Amino acid sequence: MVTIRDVAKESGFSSTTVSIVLNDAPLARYIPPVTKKRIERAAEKLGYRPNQFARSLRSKRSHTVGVMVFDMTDPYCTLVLRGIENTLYQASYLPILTDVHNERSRFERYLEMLLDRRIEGLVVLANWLFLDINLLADLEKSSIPTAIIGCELKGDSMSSVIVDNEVGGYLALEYLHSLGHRKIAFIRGPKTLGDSSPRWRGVRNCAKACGLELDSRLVVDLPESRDPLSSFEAGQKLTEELIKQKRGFTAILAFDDMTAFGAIRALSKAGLRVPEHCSVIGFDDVAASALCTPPLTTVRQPMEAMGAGAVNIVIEGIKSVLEKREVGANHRKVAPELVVRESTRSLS
Amino acid sequence: MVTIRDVAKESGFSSTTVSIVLNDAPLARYIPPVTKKRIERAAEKLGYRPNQFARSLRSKRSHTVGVMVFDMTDPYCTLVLRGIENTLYQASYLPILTDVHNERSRFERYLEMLLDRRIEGLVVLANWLFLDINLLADLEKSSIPTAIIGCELKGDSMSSVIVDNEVGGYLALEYLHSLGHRKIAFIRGPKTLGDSSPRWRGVRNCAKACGLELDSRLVVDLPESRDPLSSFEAGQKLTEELIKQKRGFTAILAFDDMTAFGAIRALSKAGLRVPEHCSVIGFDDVAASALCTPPLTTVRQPMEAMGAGAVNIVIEGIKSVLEKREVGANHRKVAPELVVRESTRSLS
DNA sequence: AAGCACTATTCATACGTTTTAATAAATCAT
DNA sequence: ATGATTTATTAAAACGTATGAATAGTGCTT
Repeated sequence: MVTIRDVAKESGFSSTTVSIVLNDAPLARYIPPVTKKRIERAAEKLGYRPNQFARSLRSKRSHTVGVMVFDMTDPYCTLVLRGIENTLYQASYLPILTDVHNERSRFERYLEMLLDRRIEGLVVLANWLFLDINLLADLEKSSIPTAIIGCELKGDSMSSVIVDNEVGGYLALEYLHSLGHRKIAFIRGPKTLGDSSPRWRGVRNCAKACGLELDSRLVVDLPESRDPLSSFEAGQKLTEELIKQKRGFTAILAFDDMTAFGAIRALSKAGLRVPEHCSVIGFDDVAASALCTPPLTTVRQPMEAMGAGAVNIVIEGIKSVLEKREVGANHRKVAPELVVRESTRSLS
Repeated sequence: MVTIRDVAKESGFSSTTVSIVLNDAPLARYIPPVTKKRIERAAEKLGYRPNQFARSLRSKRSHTVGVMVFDMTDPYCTLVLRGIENTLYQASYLPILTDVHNERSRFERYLEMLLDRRIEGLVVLANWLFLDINLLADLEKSSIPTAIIGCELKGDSMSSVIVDNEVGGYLALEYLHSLGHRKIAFIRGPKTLGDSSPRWRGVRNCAKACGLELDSRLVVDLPESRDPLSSFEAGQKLTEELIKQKRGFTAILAFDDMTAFGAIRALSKAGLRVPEHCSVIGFDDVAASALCTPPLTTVRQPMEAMGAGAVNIVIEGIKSVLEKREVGANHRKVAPELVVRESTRSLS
């Protein structure tokens, strides 16, 4: 390995000067161009690459950000991760990716590992989260700029980025209503999931605004489960039961796309076509929603933008720490967007 | 920050002894239990955590592995990444995740960054790869244990893990044939993609074995594109054209699941039901295949196992480097598995 | 009683960088 | 000419760890 001293020797200057030149440190303005040229030439010639370990040891910086996902296999992650990666890349940070598998022990171990690596910031993708909230308290202590995606937070220690679930719920029902649907079945999210209740609140608000009466016998809840794919099966089972009741609903508003896929499966097995016999609307707009047939009408979360937003918050936080300014947490709530495809149809 | 010297002071021993005890170094066997206890107690009390920068600087190890993906948004990645993450976790390595976006400049920049971080190993997920092969030459020079997933390789400098495409192609056609299909349309992969030709070879071998004649007018190719989602649209368009020709095929063998989804969409738009009017089989078994309705019959790549396999190879390589043994590359070809779902049906 | 092996511990150094403080020469104002 | 400032360069220290070589005591052999 070629060190800064080799470059010093080769160029005929001290390693101090080399460091100053190569880093374009403040003192570099006193160094004449000819010297700079020589040093740069020498570095080039030897193929010098600074040792990041030594550099980090000195500067106490890692140029690394931790990314913690609660379950990678949730298709919701893909685009968020893309947004995170891309924004970090622009800022020349590298991500360390950890997948907690929704397990407490894994969370703790990974958190320790990340802190040991002196990550400068942390982005948490808490989409399908069933761990005690006090686990987040562990994070607060770390005093590292942190942004959580998909989990509403108050307080001033950690930032958060979430979609406006209430608006999303409103949009979904509003659309079904505008198509003429009146007997609508609802599959709500698990009670313990943070998204569930605001999303439902949005639905209720819309119902009130439209003068639509909600039939509580057509409202069911997903059970709690650590596996994000479970909402497919649960959606299917709940829909089967709804069908058995023969209440004659003409549309289903599902908690998320996975649930909607399950609902569609159940409808299909019962011989009911989507959207001819029953409309279905989802939430999230995961990749599969555009790929399946019929493609799913859904309420899109701007996932890539949310990932990017979280990273931007964290990077701002890092800057603040460096400049020893104090900066409070940032809580962003981004607007969802209705994506009309072909799993919904107006009641003719 | 509490350093090893603080622990030394607190416990009354030298930092050398502390280091030896806390790392359980060879010399630790000469150190009496009571001393160990005291040191451990002191470390505990002060909440000592070794500084990884200093440690890495000394030991020249990063305990970090680079993971390079060519396009995260490809749903194929998800499970492979899970396999990679999980296996690294078992071995106490952390992954740095980079997404090349199928761009040469990004590849080069990321590779440089990873090398600067002194990653100990590298896993490349080259699933949908349209970069010059000589880009892989850049990798060879790095002399870091490297495993590539999804790209067949010879030679002794880098390891590779791929699915047995030939067997997979064989399985797919064999199954369609066993269902009684004789007029089958084929959507092959892009010519420049490594998977395409062996997969097709498997199909041809099977055809020969079954005495099935392939109608070249029912064989079409996906165009080259950097975007893995493009095969959906291409699959749709090619299928539309096949339908227009009115050759009356009863099944489609698609290059991959994305293509199959596109084909299903086209069939549906033409009023043809799957599997009643036409069977469709895919390849990969991405998550969406089990979620859409009807669920897709496909040839599964054991993606999680492939990710795990690649990591194991890399970790073996790291061990070899540490012990200064020379170890050659490892080329694994794993068996695919037919997954029968409901997008295929026997010709009655 | 000398020599040796083992136990217990420490000193000093090196890893490769960045930065503070210092040196020395050149330029400038008075 | 003198002191002050700017320009150009460097010696030395520090970041926190791990380790080879060194020290010293103990017990054992011959």
